[in-house]
Amino acid sequence: MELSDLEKIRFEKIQKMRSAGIEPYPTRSEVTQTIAEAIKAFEKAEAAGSGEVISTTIGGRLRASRLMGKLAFAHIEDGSGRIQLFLRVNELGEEAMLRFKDHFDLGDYIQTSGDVVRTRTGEISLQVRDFKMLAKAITPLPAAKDEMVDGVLVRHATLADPETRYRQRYADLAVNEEVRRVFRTRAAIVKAMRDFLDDHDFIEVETPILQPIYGGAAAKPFVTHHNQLKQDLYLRISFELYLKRLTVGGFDRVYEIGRDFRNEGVSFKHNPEFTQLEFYWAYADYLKVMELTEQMIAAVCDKVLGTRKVVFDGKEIDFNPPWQRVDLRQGLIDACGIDINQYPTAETLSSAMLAKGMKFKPDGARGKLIDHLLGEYLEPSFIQPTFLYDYPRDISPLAKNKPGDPATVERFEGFAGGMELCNAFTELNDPFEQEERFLEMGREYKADDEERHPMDEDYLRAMSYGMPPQGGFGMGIDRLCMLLTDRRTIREVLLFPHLRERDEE
RNA sequence: GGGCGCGUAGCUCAAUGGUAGAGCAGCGGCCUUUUAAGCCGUUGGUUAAGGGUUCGAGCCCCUUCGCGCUCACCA
Repeated sequence: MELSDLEKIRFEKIQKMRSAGIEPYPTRSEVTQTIAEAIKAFEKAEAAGSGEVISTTIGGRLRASRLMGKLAFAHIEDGSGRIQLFLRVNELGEEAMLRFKDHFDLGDYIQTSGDVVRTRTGEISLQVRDFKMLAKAITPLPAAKDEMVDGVLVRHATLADPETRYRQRYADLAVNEEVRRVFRTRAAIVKAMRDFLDDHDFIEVETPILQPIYGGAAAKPFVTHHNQLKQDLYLRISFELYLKRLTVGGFDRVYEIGRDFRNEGVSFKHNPEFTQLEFYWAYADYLKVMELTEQMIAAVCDKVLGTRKVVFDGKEIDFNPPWQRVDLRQGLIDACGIDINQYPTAETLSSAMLAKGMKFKPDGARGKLIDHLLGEYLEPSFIQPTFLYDYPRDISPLAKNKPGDPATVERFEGFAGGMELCNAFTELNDPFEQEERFLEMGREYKADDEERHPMDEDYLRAMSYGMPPQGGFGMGIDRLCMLLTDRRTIREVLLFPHLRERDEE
């Protein structure tokens, strides 16, 4: 480990401590309470007016210190909060005061015992009787100074460079309280979603991440290899085909929350791996799924934020049901003047688009053109929660036809904040039709199009045993977290977002 | 992948082509209820890396690396 000048000074302190018989990384701590518990106990005793003395041993990271000779103030912080330490030489003795000054640096984990008191300025503090190093920090935290003033966090300079923040998330979290808050909120969102689905009699399952045939979405997969089996495997791009196999097995309501992997471009809303929720609900259809979606998001908002109105990117988004509903065909007519029903082939549609002067990549698949249109003309305008419904059949090989309309399937996507949030449909459960759809994909997509949905014989076999009619649903959890924590890039809601590898010598 | 921008001390940031600086952190000193960041002093640099132009480059040019924004891509 190469040490900087600042780190060498701290390393010398370690040697100084060891030669004084003090272990800088002791095996055990004697902490009995969190900081929040100690403060709460004190406030309770104070309110009761009993004069009860609250003695405690707490631990935490040293975040600020102001040494003033015979008197010192410091702040320590643990996962529950932060408290001021108050040290006086006539309480501790000269030797201990000197030890505190000589051994401790900002960032060190320490434990300290004493009575909780209020100082003359009214701040709840621990009057320190004893202290001990728990873990010496060698590298200084990338925050110059950080303290509580009148209950408000004052930051004089802190880690702000996004690259360092993402590459060294541990330092970012250690120093930036609001970053910790984002990830606590994220955890609460996932828990609220689980609670909602559990309460609605869904059971949570886990399906393979390593798959011999990928599917369930249109995306390029990552490929890996099993050495002993001499078999190439794909990292899943969705859970769909496995979850629907489970409905064949009789699990009428299943869901999975987990990681998907897509070998595509990264952007403010795309990471190579991302967290997805999918559920499948037998005897339901896409209309019922829309309603459940509205209820679920509202329930998550209630539980996590206490409000259904959130501010994202300066705009208020209201998640109160019902969401706005827009028919895809009509939406496109209104937004760009193209009626997709008048252009049944990729050729006719693309010439209509060219006639409008639109710029796009020509493609053999009509569905991809429509997808381009909705991404360009509809998605950015859906700030308020919106269901866009009734999609073209050829980009939805797993969705069931709309009765009486062979070119359209019962599918919707949910949008909010100008982003796609979820995707759902009435699931196709006719094995012959499903086989035909797979074959269609093979014909209409170019052979080298990696997003072409591959044929999955085992999935067809499962379906041939009888698959209940059902509604299915998938949602990007990361994007929901962006919306509910007002973060404009997915990297801010991923603990360790993917960054390009860097030579660090 | 294309375009634009950025990269200076541990952190946050300055510096017309002309001596690389400030605040905080660090180090030293003063100080028994501080909190305006207590007061005073002081150390610290391969200016992302490499090359070029120039008497002289943090600054201009080229290459590379990384990050950001944006376009393309993206169910």
